Amino acid sequence: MPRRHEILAITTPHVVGDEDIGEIRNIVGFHIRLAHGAVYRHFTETFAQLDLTQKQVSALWLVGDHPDIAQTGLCQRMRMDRATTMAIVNRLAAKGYLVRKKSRSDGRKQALNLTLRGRKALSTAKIAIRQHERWLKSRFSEKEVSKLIELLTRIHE
Amino acid sequence: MPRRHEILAITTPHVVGDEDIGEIRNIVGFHIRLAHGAVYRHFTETFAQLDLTQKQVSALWLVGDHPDIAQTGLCQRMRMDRATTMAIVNRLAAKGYLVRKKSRSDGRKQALNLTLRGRKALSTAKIAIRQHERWLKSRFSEKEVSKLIELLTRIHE
DNA sequence: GTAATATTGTATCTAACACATACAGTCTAG
DNA sequence: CTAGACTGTATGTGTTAGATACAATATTAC
Repeated sequence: MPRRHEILAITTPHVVGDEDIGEIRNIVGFHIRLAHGAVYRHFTETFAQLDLTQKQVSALWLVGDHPDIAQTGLCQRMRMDRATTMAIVNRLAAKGYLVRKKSRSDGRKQALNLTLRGRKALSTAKIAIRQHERWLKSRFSEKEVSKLIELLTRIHE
Repeated sequence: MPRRHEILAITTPHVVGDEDIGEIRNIVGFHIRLAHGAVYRHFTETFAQLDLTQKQVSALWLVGDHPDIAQTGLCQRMRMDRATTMAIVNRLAAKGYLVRKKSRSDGRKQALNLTLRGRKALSTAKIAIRQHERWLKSRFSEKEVSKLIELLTRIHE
């Protein structure tokens, strides 16, 4: 850690440094939180007029990619519990973006599918996502992007 | 899981792997969200008995590092707005972990400081944080940890 | 085949954020 | 001194995350 020297010098509590975060700077979890927050904020701006949240877009996208997916399928892919997933599916259904129909192969499951409106919303959302991603990736080289994804993947499996 | 076959057949027509997320896999933002979620969940487990959230620990920590810090100081460092910051400070104050006192240098500001209980809670929290960080860092080499922090920092500035 | 167990979706409830807005007290430029 | 900026506060909305309980359906054990 060659930068420890620098960190020590900068983070000394009694120094004037205005936005210094001190010791906490070395905590990976803290950086993930901050990065997530920054991405979240930019996302929200980008999607303000589309009236969609991150989770909603993710769910919409996954349903688009996987017709007849069950809610548990969304759970697993988005790493959420069933109750949370249902809340999101409910919102998307309320917007008229997707419909539930009973799965014929398994009576317990609901097969999710996009409506026409949902498909249109997804197309629009994907354009906005690409813009959002451009903003996000603009600070990295392609190699760094791959590296970042790889490292993050190791965290979420 | 013999059902895996069925799920595959139904929900992932052209791709192998039960939990495949399809096209969305290349979206950096999605990975940040998932990683953040995984970290959040592990954090919550680790801190269950301490009854502290990520934000609360971060705030506690920052106040510990920066005696007499104002709420706007926390805002800037944690990248939150004033209302959200106040909610968190309120919770910490309600727990008796910190106190507000009027700043003498600027009558608008509240100088935040830890109480004895707050200091104790912070010490305990730091131990838990170290454990949490060990879990998080266990999948990376030291070099990778630095790299990850560096990349994430570029996102949140 | 039936009984026990597991899975899936649903409904409620609580808590924590994030942000918007409005307001009052305080500081600072001009 | 006045106008505008800054700081904290209060209030309200929407989203997410999880806990728990329940009914319907599937699966497994016997």
